[in-house]
Amino acid sequence: MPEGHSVHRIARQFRANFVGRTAAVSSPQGRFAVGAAELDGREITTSDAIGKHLLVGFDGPTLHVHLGIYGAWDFAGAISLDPTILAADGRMGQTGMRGAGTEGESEDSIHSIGAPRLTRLRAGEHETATAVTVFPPDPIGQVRVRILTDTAVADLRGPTVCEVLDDRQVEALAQRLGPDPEAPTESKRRAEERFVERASRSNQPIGQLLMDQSVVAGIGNVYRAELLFRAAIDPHRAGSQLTDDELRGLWRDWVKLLRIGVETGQMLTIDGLRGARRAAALANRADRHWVYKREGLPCRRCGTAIALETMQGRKLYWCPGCQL
DNA sequence: GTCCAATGGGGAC
DNA sequence: TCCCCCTTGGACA
Repeated sequence: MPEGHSVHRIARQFRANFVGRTAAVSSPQGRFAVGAAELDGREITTSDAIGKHLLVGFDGPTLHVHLGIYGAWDFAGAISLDPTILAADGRMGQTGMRGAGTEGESEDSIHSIGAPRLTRLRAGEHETATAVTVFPPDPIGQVRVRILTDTAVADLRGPTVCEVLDDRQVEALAQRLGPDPEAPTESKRRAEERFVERASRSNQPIGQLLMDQSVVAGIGNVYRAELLFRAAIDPHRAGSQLTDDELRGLWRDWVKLLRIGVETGQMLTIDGLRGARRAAALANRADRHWVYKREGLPCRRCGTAIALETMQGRKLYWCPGCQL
């Protein structure tokens, strides 16, 4: 159940442990049998994320995956866990447990120094890691696609999209998606300009525009609510009513929150926390956000009851006191 | 244990 | 506007 940060972490996981290796691709569930056959036996050459879309290159065809609301990847085998290792794009080596199992999991459940070891890593917002005794492990549940190398395996379950694309189709996908500050496809400067240009000429409410993947790719319901609170902007104001500074402020805050999300694996939208408060926020979802899922509770800043309404079929949380 | 909503988004209607 | 995808955590009994 990811917003953009999780998908970037998954792309890193593929870069660190699958790119450069030949893969046996199958569909234990059977629903992706034809696509799996197209990819089977090829070398994995690239792995990137644009917004919530994962693109894994197979030396020609590309596997396109969108997890939707409850899709998930399970990684197992000799996989790197430490986000700082993952961030290094492909280097493998020492692993620690930081980043995985932070949802109350003990840090010593997996701990290895030296070579990566046999581990199952649950990707997504609640990353967990457990030891695996047999490799490859049996698929758990309805596995749409299994990607197996000699050292690692990735299982995909419950995706909204799982398909094979050619280069032209990948290009078309990239074209219809808005800018993503963590995607490698364009400069940070250009990305910001694209966002501001697109949002400023729309009469739709900014609360809707931030969720529109053609305006900015990767923001979901949590980041939408939190970004607007942090900027003290009323979600109902039209994009065209926002000042240039307000739009650039939103974009730059998104760049910052996304970077934190990619590094920690969590949507920490109350940043700048130190010590015990930071630990509490990491351990407890309820202490992690300004407004998300806090309807009826007093605003952390002004005490006004946090409001909940439906905007475009999605729940919108905001503070009527702060966001004017 | 049972039930429900969930950090999406495409397609049918 | 609903349904699918068919998992998972949390609330509740």
